[in-house]
Amino acid sequence: MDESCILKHFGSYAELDANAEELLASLEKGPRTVNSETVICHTGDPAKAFYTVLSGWLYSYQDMPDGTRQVLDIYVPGDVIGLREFAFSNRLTSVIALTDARICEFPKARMAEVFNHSVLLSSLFFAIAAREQAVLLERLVNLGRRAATQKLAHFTLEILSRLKRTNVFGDNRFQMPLPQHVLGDALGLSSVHVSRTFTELKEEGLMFREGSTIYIPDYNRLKDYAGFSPYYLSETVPQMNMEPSVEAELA
Amino acid sequence: MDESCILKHFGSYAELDANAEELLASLEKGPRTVNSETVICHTGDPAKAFYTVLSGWLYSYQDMPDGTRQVLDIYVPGDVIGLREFAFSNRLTSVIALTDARICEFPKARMAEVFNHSVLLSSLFFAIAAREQAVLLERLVNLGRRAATQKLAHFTLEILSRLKRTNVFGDNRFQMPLPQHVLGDALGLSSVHVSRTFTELKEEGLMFREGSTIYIPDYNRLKDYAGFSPYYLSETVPQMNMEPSVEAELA
DNA sequence: CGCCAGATTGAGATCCATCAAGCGTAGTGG
DNA sequence: CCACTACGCTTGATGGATCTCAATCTGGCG
Repeated sequence: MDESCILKHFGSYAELDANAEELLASLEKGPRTVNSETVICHTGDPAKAFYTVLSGWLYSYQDMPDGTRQVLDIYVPGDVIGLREFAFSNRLTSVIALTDARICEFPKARMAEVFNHSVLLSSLFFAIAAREQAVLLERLVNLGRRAATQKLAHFTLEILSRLKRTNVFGDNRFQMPLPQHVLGDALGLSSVHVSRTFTELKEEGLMFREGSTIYIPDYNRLKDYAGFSPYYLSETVPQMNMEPSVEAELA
Repeated sequence: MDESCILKHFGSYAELDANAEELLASLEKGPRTVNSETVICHTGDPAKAFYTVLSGWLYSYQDMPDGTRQVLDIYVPGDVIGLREFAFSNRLTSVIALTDARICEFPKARMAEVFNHSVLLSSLFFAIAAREQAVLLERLVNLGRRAATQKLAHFTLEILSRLKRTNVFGDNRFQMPLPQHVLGDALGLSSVHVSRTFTELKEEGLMFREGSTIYIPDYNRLKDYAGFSPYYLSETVPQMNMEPSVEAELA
């Protein structure tokens, strides 16, 4: 908690220079605390700012006319909320805090600074947007073409991989504070079926849950079962020529 | 076909300056023709380049271990293929031509030029990545929380909206050259059920299909039925301060 | 202690998958 | 010009996965 999560997160993609670090650090000024269950923003609200997550869990979702919802993203410390709304003047999704959390707001307009001052950070933001796309892609596969047990297993492994980006886990035991109705809304299942699916995974010895702690006795077995391949989470930023000399290349 | 599709596409987000137009035009040099059914790239291949689509339809997909597949993206003229692989050294998905198509390859490394030379284009590329995310989000909702008829209706309306970005349609009749097994793989349905779903929509008078041409008698009725709201496709790029003067703002 | 939200369990209904057969059309070769 | 084939679409019958409704259980908290 001492070191900035966003620095850790961005730093896990590429070596940061002083300029980039300073810019990034300035995006984490003035954190505010939000309580569990607080709605940070609603679909349709003006989208003037992004948020960085310092601590806690949040998620974004969309309400359906028939009262159901789809959970779209889970946010953990180090994540940036709302990058996709860069191109929109209003929120595409609602965001709610799952646990008590500390978040930091920075205005969209500051992206101009990023594009103007740091090619490295431009690349990094672009890379993070690309990574987010890869995650959505994998979730699309999950929703479209996997059975309930595999959906739940795959989702859990994805969360674990993302937590590992900023945390280290000695064993394959970790906290996943998502109630089952939220899991259901994320996986396109009813909360009832999420419960049944958990017991099925337990009976298969693949994955165990006690409250919000998850235990995975044999990581590789679960990985194979779920068809999980962490490649889509393990990208790096391509080495690009950042020198002014590239100006010459422009015909 | 005379004017460049990518210029039209990017121009539909924001006014392009001469610098940006020149850079963009240079991304459409040396088009090559690919035949229907040609696989452009495979999951796992080195991802060195993006592609712009000049004409024709393509789609990306991912094969599952059990032989099924998930279709992830449909590409139409003006689209950029592979932006999300900016942050990956290998392809996340395979891409195949649905019809004969003309595409143009440009190396990933040229993104450095974009970031170095045009804040406007940086924003635009970022905005397009954001738009792609919004599309994926909506598709997630589609797969997770809609019934088959709504899935198909929503998907069709999305395609229509995207075609409208570079084309104009007098009536609500257009070509959608996707065979039903591809639609099934896109919507998480079996091709058999896609067929049944088409006849159900026909019986409801919501949407008609003859071969690959789609006819929508009452656009608004179908829109309401599908829960389609085109906002997520109608974004613009935020007005950002592009002047060097923002340098002063950096604390 | 009582309450409440979340989790579990059971029974029945629904949606969609699978398998299998038949149909239409486009292409191919005799 | 006419088989013949191949492929995609349609239609029917059956089964399975998941939903819904409802009752019960559990654990935390006032």
